[in-house]
Amino acid sequence: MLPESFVATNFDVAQLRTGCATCSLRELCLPVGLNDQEIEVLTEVTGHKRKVQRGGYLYRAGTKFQSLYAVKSGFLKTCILEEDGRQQVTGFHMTGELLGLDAISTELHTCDAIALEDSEVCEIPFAKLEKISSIIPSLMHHFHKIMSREIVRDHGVMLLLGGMKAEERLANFLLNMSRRLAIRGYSETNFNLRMTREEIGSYLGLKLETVSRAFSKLQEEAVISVKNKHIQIHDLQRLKEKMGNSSCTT
Amino acid sequence: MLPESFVATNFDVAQLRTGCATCSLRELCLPVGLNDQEIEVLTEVTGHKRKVQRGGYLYRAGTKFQSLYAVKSGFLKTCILEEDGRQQVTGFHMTGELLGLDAISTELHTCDAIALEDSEVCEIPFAKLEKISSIIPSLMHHFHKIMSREIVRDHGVMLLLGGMKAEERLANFLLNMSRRLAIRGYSETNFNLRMTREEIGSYLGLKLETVSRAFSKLQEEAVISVKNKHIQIHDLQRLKEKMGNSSCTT
DNA sequence: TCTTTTAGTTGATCTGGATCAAAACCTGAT
DNA sequence: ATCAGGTTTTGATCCAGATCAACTAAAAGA
Repeated sequence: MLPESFVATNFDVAQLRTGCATCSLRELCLPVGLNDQEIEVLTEVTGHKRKVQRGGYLYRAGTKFQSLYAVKSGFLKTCILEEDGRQQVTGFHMTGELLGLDAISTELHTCDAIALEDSEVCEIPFAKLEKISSIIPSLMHHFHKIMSREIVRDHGVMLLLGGMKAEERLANFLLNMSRRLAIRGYSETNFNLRMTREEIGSYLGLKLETVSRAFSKLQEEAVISVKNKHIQIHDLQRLKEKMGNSSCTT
Repeated sequence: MLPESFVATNFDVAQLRTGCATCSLRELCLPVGLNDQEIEVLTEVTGHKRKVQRGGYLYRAGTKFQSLYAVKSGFLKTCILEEDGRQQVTGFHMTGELLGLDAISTELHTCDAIALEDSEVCEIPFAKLEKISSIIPSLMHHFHKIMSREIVRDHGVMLLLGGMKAEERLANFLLNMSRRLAIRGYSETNFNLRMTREEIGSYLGLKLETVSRAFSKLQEEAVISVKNKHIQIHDLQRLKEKMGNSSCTT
């Protein structure tokens, strides 16, 4: 256990060291502000790195929850599979995002996490995270923000699924990808999708044919170019207008 | 601040006192296990009770986030209103449920919370909750579970909105109400809805006419009786079969 | 390399739910 | 009680997206 002096001070995030043990911390996307000593403590929380190859499971629905996972590199989807075999994608996850939050409630994973390309994650044993959270209030607070952000994100999807039409949904989806890639330093107008039309459809509540048609329509209108999985956005503004409303987040 | 001895002990929840200051704690649905001293501490967290009359706002989208609210009695909805005026209901909330979790991320409320009948809530200043959480690990852990449960619930709705058809959605909705009422000691087959067809529709991603027709259909099939807002479920089993799949939670 | 498999596009048709419209019903206010 | 508002039901029509089907293109294996 730690002296009280550890609790709550604010330093610059740039002080985060770059070694591997702390890599997951940045992925935990901690613009929290911690000093070196605190980082020392946090380092404890970091479990092993784990590689998951394309098509592999990071975890499966129904298995015991032990850890959250911060995506270090790669791209994953989470999906729930229903009795009848059909599966619904609940999210796509890229570098820096945290997986497994849904499992805290029951201590069982409620969905499958599957890598859509070779990926690397940092395991964050949840019990450790909680222990350290109670020592470093800013970490705890930040963790609460992350969970809350997930709720807000889900509400955005609910809005999309509840009210929008196919083209709006796709515009939303593309702009969401674009923004998240931009944040990570990639082009916001030029990127490769990692998922199939079917997976996009599953996420957006559409059939793959409808997704395909919506792509084609946007291309005819010269808003985007689609070449298989490669997307080029020609007119971000117009794409945004197509999105209509809706607060698409994360 | 508190002596370390406070941290993590397990007592029986029956020890929770029944005074008003602690009322919100049970609403926070804390099957956590706390001793009297700990309850003393927790009492601190409880803010004022607040009454919201039918049609009134508990909070509005865009306003500053300060507190969570535990529903003490009554019934509320949360909804996001889009630019174009149309609003989407993101949830219905009854006794014991916690509102405002979405606001932690941005420190602004992302939706409106409106009472559908005269209601009473306990205000839980979030900063205080966090402070005490770091002293009482079991409280922190339970709070994490509550947030996680909200995420799971939202995934359930996404599943519903993404793939199910009108009748399945309504069956889901009714069974969800039924279960939540049963938990609170009310009849699971005989209850009054507090919301309009339009609000149900908004929540389920359907138009009010479709909701009405789905009600009528279930009634024709003698699965339920509908008399205005009063619902009687005649055949729970058959209703469950109609629901198909989907993990309807909370 | 060629072959098989999987993913994506595009067309034709069908249908569940949206939309439009009207009537019946409740609720609350005067 | 009566009236005005909102809510619900039900019918008729329409259309966005599902479904079915055929074909093309790109990976993955041999």
